[in-house]
Amino acid sequence: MNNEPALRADAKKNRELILTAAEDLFQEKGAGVALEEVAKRAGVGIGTLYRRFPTREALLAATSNERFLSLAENSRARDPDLAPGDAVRAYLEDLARDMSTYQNLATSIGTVIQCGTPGCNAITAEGHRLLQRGHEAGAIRRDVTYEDFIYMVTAISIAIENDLSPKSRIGHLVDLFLNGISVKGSD
Amino acid sequence: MNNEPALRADAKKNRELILTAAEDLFQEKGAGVALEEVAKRAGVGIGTLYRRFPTREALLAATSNERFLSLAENSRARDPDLAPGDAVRAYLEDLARDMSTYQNLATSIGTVIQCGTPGCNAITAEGHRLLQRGHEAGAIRRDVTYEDFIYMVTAISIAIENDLSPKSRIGHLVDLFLNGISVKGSD
DNA sequence: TGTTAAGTGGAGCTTACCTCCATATATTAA
DNA sequence: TTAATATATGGAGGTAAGCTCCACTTAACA
Repeated sequence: MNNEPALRADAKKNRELILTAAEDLFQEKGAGVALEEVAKRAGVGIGTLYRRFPTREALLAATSNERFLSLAENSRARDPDLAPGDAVRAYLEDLARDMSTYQNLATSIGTVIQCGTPGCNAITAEGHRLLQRGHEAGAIRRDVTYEDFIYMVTAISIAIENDLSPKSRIGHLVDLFLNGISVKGSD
Repeated sequence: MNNEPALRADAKKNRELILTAAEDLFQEKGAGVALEEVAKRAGVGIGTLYRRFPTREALLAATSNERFLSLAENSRARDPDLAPGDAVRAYLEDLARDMSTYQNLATSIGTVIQCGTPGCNAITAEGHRLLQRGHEAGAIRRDVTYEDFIYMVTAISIAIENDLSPKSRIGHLVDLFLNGISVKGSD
């Protein structure tokens, strides 16, 4: 499962320094912050940063790892108390809210979430599980895919980022996705 | 309405050269192509390009002007034949399809469409008109806004760009937006 | 304590954006 | 036709960011 040879002590420490600096700067300046600035804040050379995180997405995924793990965990925990459709709603709202943690993250979500970190894998698996449960319960349309979930979260995050819609409207946007913009029974 | 002083003959010619080059290169290499390359292809200096089109979005809007005008035109033309909801569906599909004309256009749509060119104004006005008609006819939920349309088109375009979904699924995605992912009557 | 595989940092190359201004040209009035 | 001038031009050059490469350093281990 984990093929990587263990990191040397100094490398491990630097990895943590980079992650901490990245979290702070993503918060402060958004997901597009200059990676050289991250390296500087962490007190390491830019080469070290690239050695550990070959792409910006890898760094984003790493800084999101714990958050994704607990999102997935929370979703599983509340599952028995919710109807399948409501479980999907809660999952999408959580994910959309989380994606608004950093500015300018939205368009990379699709890439980030495929990075293969434990957190990414957990959140993806949970999404597939909820979707299947929704299908089986007859609550979610059969032609809806997991990718559709990702589009939706992307769309919402972009809306929030561009301040077209305030963060408080996440619920509204998720609701549109669940129920459509049409008035029910009108067509 | 048009405050701009008329362009000098040479400037007008260069503007056309730039537009033609930009259209070709946006097609070939996507909306993110280096503007210096556009200038080179047009046979003008980079300064000339910036003088005429201060931002990439302005250039994108200009190259899309005719397409937007005819989109709006077509929408108005078919309107009497369609139910309000179907008119919205056709509009969104057309717009999403058009946004897939150039790669990497998706995230700028919101900005591009506010550029104030005749095409942008026409497409925006038509969207508002369709939305209002949908509201009045009771076909579209009252809490749906024009911005929601833009999110949707953005999300679909991003999905297409990232090849998460083939171009042929535009109809499916628009349908999700109209009708929701839920099975009707399930909640 | 010597060997060596792993790790480091930052100089430096690249690419793209955008501004500025000395120079050139179309336009207009005389 | 020509002089005056507002408009337009192009590209050098400053800025910013990405990413690679490699001479040097250091942790790990026998």
